Amino acid sequence: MTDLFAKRPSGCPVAFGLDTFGDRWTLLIIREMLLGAKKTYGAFLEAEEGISTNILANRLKQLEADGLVEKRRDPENFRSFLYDLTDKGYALAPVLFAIIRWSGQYDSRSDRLTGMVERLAQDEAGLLAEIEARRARDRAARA
Amino acid sequence: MTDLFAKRPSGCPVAFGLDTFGDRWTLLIIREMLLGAKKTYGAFLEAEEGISTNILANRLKQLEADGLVEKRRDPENFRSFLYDLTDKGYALAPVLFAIIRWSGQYDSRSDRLTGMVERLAQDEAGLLAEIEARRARDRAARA
DNA sequence: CTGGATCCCAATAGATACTG
DNA sequence: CAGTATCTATTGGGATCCAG
Repeated sequence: MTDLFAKRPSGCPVAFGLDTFGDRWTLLIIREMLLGAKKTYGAFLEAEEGISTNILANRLKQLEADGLVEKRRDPENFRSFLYDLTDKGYALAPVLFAIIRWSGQYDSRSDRLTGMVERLAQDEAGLLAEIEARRARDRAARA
Repeated sequence: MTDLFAKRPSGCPVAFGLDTFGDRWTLLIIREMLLGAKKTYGAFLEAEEGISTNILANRLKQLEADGLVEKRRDPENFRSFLYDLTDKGYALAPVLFAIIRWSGQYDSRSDRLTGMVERLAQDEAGLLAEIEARRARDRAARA
């Protein structure tokens, strides 16, 4: 197995963040969980713009190892698993928001296609409340 | 030449951001420019925790292509170049801040080693003013 | 069957040596 | 100083395989 995400001994908080989610796919998975309320391997496969199965498996494992995600059996379907964001994972919401705002300023296509830019501009409080409610529910489900 | 950062036709603002700076090095270069006020190839080589020369060259080229950075001759040293952030580059400050805050919450080492976490917590306004002053100066220098 | 992970191989990123 | 060349390691796509 590759030593993906070997930690640099940097001490810089930017580098620490990048060591955790600084690749092309990890934040897209977090996006699906945090903004899209997706929870299953299959849902991630559909949603991510063409992520490969090996990459998805690898990143989910890494996210678990880093404590951003917890895996548990689906109580409604014992053959399936659920991946929940932990508090540490939900704490990335401001990072996603900052990226979305930046893209909203500089990408002319993306706001029409997703609505997330407007949503964030017009009703950040509502969006945060919605996310916070899910976070509390996930936390209860994991306990 | 590699087709690094080939754009995904995603339409998602998160994906758009990641297409621009979603790798292990780009944001570290931006960090040096934005928070460290570094401007030269040599300064980046020293500051980045061991970035390779080809990677640095590649990323600087890509940043120029994406309009986050502009390259010009150093007026004080005609054999050297200066790399300035554009407004689009400076607009990534909130992304860096969000990452730093997250790391401040979850990395026990990084705040002692850089002081940036405390700086951000205690004097964000001062930090922003400092960055804004540099942005204005860079903009004048490029014009 | 179907969700989840692995294998194989082509494509990319990266480290080091070297150059205009 | 600011890169390119070369060579190795890692990443990622797609098929395959395994467990229930």
